Amino acid sequence: MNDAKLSEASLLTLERAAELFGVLSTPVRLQIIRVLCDGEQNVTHLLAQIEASQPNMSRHLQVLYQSGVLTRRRNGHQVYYRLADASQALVCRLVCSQLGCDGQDFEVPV
Amino acid sequence: MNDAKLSEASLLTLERAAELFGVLSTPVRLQIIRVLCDGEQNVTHLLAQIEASQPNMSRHLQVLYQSGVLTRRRNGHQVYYRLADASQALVCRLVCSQLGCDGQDFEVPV
DNA sequence: GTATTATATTACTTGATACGAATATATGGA
DNA sequence: TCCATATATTCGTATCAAGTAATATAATAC
Repeated sequence: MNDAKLSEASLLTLERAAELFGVLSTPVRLQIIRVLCDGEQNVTHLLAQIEASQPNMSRHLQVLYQSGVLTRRRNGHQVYYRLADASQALVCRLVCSQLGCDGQDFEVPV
Repeated sequence: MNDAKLSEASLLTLERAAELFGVLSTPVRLQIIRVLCDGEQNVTHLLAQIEASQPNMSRHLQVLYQSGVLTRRRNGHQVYYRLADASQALVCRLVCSQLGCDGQDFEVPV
């Protein structure tokens, strides 16, 4: 029987994966990702679409930004957020389809 | 501009997705899933391969079982756990490949 | 400069959870 | 029945994260 433990490198990968899953583990952040699948949006627009207070939204955006899921740019007063790449949306879509979701969510237009 | 909020059904799906992501958000549980990709194992075997105390392992297994990720069966003294289906492993593999993992982890034999 | 709008940060509270230690339960054997 | 093994549960603690309220910062217009 193979009782060898995981290598350091693989363990590190799992830790990073666990961290990413943690980032994706709140409904508000999944909603943010879903909205941003349609393209970049500023914070005000996100607040109009998602039930969250402004400070709370800002905090969630920080988490998503710092974990590399989102990028951002400032344009005058507004800050626009967008998906760093389509991979996280892919993960979300995969999970939602497994959960019997209608498939409309997390579609990233080409 | 479309400021319609998410439907009740979609929100529920996102909540369940967030819950699942939460289940996948600890390294120990990802290790368990990785080991079980090779087939069902009893708790002793999991303890031999994964750095965790026995009560802690038991607790993680409970979380995975109650969330539907794992099933289990008792055989004498031992309890054997296995992946309920390959979908969670698929999600893990997808994330790990995005993180530059070597691709060996989370491979479910056919 | 001041005012206004948009976003971020801080301080605080609260709820969830991971962990260790100790204990309990369940199964099978002598 | 008593014992040993395998697994589960309970309890206490410490940490962490999400939320709110209040405040701060940044950018632009006047």
